[in-house]
Amino acid sequence: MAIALIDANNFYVSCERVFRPDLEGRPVVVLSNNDGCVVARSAEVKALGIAIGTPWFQLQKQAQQEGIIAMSSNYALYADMSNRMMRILSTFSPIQEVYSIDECFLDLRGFAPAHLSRIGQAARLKIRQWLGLPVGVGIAATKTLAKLANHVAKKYPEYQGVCNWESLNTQTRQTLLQNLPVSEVWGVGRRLTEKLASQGIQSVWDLQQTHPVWMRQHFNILMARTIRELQGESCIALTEIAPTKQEIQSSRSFGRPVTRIEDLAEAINVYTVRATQKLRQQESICGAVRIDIRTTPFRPDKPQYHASQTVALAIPSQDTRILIKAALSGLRHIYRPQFAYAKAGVHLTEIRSVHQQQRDLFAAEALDIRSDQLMKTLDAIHTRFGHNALQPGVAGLQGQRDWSMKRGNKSPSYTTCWSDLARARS
DNA sequence: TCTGGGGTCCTAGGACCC
DNA sequence: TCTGGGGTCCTAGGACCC
Repeated sequence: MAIALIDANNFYVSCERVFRPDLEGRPVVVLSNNDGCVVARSAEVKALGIAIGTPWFQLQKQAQQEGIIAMSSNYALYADMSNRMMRILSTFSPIQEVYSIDECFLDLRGFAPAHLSRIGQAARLKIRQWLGLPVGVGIAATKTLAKLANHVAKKYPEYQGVCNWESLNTQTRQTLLQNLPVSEVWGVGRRLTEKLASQGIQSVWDLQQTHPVWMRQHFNILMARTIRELQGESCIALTEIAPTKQEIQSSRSFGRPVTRIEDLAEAINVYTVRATQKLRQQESICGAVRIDIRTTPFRPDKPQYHASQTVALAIPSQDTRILIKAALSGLRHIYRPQFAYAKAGVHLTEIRSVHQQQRDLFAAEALDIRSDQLMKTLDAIHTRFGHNALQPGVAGLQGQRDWSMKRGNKSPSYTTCWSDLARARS
């Protein structure tokens, strides 16, 4: 068994640099929606000790002193670069699992062990040459070890971006594991790190030496699985076909606090439109919609309110109009006028395949067909003219939505929009 | 003044049933 | 004196991932 994990270094920052070579070697961050907090950092920024998730406004002064360049996130660009990267990597193995926007697993079973590192180097070089993105490669017998090897490949320059765990000798492995904190392990987050520390488990080595059955009792089944994976026993299979989502959400923080129900209704509309598009894309229907609204948790001195409401549908549906109606009834139920809302969201749940749809005994079949056709037309228009091309009347006009998010420094959509196409500089 | 968004899985506890 | 046991289903909350 040999699994490779390939992922891009500082993916969002690297995407920006492909089209802005002048950003190379300079400290660059990419910000979340609303230019809220740091979601990607260049190596130069990491070296300054700036943590992921730091609110941008707290960094302004330091940014000025250090010359940090901040970009708003440009998801159209990152998604397109991701697709290109995945397509290139898919040529290295018949079995690929796209795990996130910037990383995938490849099944390298069947390749001679002696060739694995070279395959890793070839993949790395190709992504660099064809796309301009730097990537790291980890190869091992299990996914968890491949993730760890990938980390090693990036951390230690002598590996030149590729670490084949299986080719390392016992002593090297032990030294590496002893030097890696347990928090580097896939599946071990902040809370588990604390709990493990209280048991005297600090390094990955410490964790690997524990007994999975004992740990199953004191933690949970996921922990036992992680330990087995660290010990070289593959427990997490590669999933080639992305399973359909069991929950779909669309939520956003507002560009400014919102108090009027009309504005909230506009936002709920827009989010429901987005969520139902995703729902139809995976050929699903949903049985319930939940909406939630909240004030900012970062101002405890102000009145706080957080409420959510689930509205069950009489018949599972994928019709935007039906879902909007349900969502708005939920909103009216939980809305309180005295608060300043910072965020709203729409969640679709009880999702199942459209092919398992239960028909309404009393509804005319013709109505269903018309709904299907309307939704297909809507999706076609959105594909062609962008997802804001058509909105239900209640969603308000885009230019007038003053609650929309802020994106002060977004790069052009170089690869997905004709008018933004990158031009050669003269 | 200003703090992201979208997912998955597991567990505990309550309701309910026989 | 002594008040069962086991199963299923659902939901909320927590932990994790990128």
